[in-house]
Parts: sequence; structure tokens; C-alpha cells
Amino acid sequence: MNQIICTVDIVLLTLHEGVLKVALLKRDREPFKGVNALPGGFIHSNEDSDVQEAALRVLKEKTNIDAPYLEQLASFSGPARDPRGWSVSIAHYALVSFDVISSAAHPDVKLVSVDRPSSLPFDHRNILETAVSRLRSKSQYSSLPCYLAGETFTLPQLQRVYEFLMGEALNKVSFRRKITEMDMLEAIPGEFETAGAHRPAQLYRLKKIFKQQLQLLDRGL
Amino acid sequence: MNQIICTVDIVLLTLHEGVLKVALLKRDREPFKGVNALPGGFIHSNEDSDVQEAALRVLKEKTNIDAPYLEQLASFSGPARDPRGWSVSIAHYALVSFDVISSAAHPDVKLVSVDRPSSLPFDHRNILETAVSRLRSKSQYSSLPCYLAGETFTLPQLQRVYEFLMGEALNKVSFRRKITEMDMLEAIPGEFETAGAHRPAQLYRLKKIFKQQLQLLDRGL
DNA sequence: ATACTTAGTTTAACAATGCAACTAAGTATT
DNA sequence: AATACTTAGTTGCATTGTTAAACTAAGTAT
Repeated sequence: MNQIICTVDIVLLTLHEGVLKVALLKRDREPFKGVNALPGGFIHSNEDSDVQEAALRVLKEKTNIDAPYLEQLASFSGPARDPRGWSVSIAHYALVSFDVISSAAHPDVKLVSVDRPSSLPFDHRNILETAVSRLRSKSQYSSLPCYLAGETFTLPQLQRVYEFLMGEALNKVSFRRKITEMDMLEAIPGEFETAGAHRPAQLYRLKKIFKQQLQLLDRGL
Repeated sequence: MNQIICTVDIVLLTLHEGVLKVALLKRDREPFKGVNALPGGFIHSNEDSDVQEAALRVLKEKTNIDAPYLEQLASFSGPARDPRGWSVSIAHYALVSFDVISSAAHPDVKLVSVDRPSSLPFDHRNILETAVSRLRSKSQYSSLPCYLAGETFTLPQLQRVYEFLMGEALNKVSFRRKITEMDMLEAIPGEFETAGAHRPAQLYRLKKIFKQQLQLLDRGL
């Protein structure tokens, strides 16, 4: 059997200052030592129970972040993507609110806009684009964007998240109808967000059942 | 670095006699020698240019089939799924019409209904269920089912394929409107399917552009 | 010639969506 | 303290999309 390098990479995405950003980490070893790259690492067959656990472990070790939502993205493979040899990277993507990243406060983690294509090592540009495209596509008909909105949020806040990801303005009434239809949120009794000289907005959170399980719509937003 | 076993498995699906069937192959070596399993094999780093090519090669070698549509499904991994040790299988699924399988005429290929859960080795039951569920889910809003319908087909035939996969009767007018909207088929001039004592149906084929590229709908069927 | 069957289209009822205008509830201004 | 202003959240209606039923089309069987 031929030797194959087996790794995981994580595309950690967050919304900050109205743009979608990815967490990059300065590589601490060769190849590409010192270059900013997606957090990644080898699968450890002695401690990981599967690749998803490997991804969660790598993310925790390298960025000190426990991702509330992490999903397998795809495999990226070939003889040339890693200078060390024929490799498979099983890429994952994770969504967090900005405060999860800032409270983890890891000094080497850098947030970079996904649209400003700084040069990335390996095929990380390709992995990143696949992740962003998957996120945008799933935003059309699922509860996925909620994981970017944080623990609690108002409906107008959530609508702005959806609108950003889908790249278009959404009708307020339709949006709220669809969110109600998904039946994944619960109002936090008595909690409102006061954000200026106007009526405060009700705060919501994801129902427990939907913490790791996406809710899907039949007919999109 | 720890040694990890790196393989591909292929879920080859087809429609035959009104049921969805998966191609199984009698294993020619240990582990599970002689047992029916999904076609699979090691990635060959000296000849495969990526895992997709590995999957196409394995499928061709083991079943003599060139899959017109093959897509990555997901990775399945862990210390226990393969008795030889910690392993990753990058599973793919492929869709073919029944005549592709019968014309390949491989003696060891067995077609089995996906609903009759004959016992499968490794975690192949899980892989199979994931593939079927992905197929059913993508059938809701994409051109994927066309690959099960063969090279040429009539609209009523295609509708029956969609209905089978979606598990519900579809409205004829709506179905045809959505198919037109997808704009992925071309009528074959002058070719009709005469299937009994009634009006013949126009034959269609997938436009060349959509031979490997799915067409998606905004709002499902 | 007439009946029968399935292909494919038209019509009209019905359901989903989206806009505009409304009420609600706070802060800022006079 | 009354009024203006802003954003939250709802209501009603016009518009658009979806579907069932009925129709026409084109073949074979009787």
C-alpha cells in the first residue's frame, strides 16, 4: 500500500463588522512555516474517534475554540496539494459568532475577509471558496446562518445575517413567516434588545434540539 | 505520524423494476472475503490524481462500469470500521441507468434493493443510507434524477423517476413547468417513444453542458 | 368507425409571497 | 409633557406561483 498523508483542515467562519471572515493561523512548522493558513493538522489514530473529532481537537488545540457548529465539507486530495506528498485533507467548516473568537483570545488567530484573497498555501484558497459557497447555498433554505448570529439575537439581526449571506434584501414579513415555519427559535421571556431611540426587539435563541441539527425548509426563504 | 488506512467506496445506484438498487460485489480478499459489499479499494498514490479519480478507477476495475455521474458523498472514519485498523473511507455515489450495468455484464456484480437491508460489512450500511438519503434530498431541487433515467427518456418516464425518489405523486403541469425552467433537456427531433395503444411521447436527452453539472432550482419541485 | 389509453395543454381555483400602510414602544427634542 | 423620530412587529390586499380538473392530441385495439 502506498503512503498517503491524512489531514483535517477547518474553515472557521464568522461575521464581523458586516463582513464574512475566516480565521487564519500562522503555521508553526514546515511546509509554509510562518505563512497564514487554515487551521489544520494530522489525524491522530491513537486519540481521535473519527475525522470530525480530529477536526474539533485540532481547532481546540490551535485556536482554543470549541465550535458549536462544525460539519464535514469535502475531501481535497492529490499528489501536488502538499509538498510532502500525495495527501488527503478532509475539510470541515465551522460557524461561530465573533465573540466566541474574541473570548478565546488566541494571539495567533487572524480574521481575514473571505473576499480579499490573500495568498493561501496548499489548496486552501479552493477549500475556503468551497466552504463559503456551501454556506451561501445552505443559507437559502436552512437554519445554518443562526450559528453565525450567536447565542441570542433579535429577528432583525438574524434577518441582516441572512441578507448578507444571500446577497439580497429580504421581505420582512416573508422572512418572519419562514422563521416561524422552521419553528427553531424560542423567545427569551422578558428579554429585549434596546439599540437606540426606538422600540426594543425581542431576543430569541435556538431551541436546544437544533443546536447541532439543521432545520430545513421545503421552499427556501 | 500514525498510520491511517485510506480507501474509497462507491455506492452505485440504479433503478430497476421500479425499485432503487445498489450494486454489491463479492469481496475477493480479507477482511470479509466472499461477503457482498460496496465496491471499494485503496487509493493508489502512484496512479490516482485525486480521490475522485481513485473512485472512478476502482469502479471501472471492479465492475467494468464507466459512471456518467459520480460525486463525493462524505468521509467515514474511525478505529473500528475496518478490522485492519484506523481507517478513512471517502465514499462516493454514482448514478447509472440499468442498461449501463447490464451491458457492463460483470458476473460478480449483484443488484440489491436498498430497502432490503441485507447485512453489509464495515459501515457500508451507514454509507449506503447516507447515499440514498443524499439522493432523495437532492432530488427535491436538482436535475440529479436524470442520471438514473438513462441517455434518452420521455417526460412521463422522468416524472416517474422523480416521483419514486421523492416518494410522492407530482402534479404533471408543475413538473413540466419546473423541468422547462431548469432548461437542461433537449427534445430529440422526430423521436418518440411508442409504449402502447396511445399517443407516443417525445424523447428527450440531457443537454451536453449538464452531463456532469447539476442544474438547481430556486424553489424545489 | 368507435372505444380506449396515455401525452400534452388550457383554464380557473387556490395558496404563497411581497408591498404598503399600519400600530407599538422606546429615546430625543422642544 | 407633548411632539417628533426611529425601528419593531402586524395587518390587509395585490400579485405571483401552484395545482386540480377538464380538455385536445395521437396512437392502438376492437
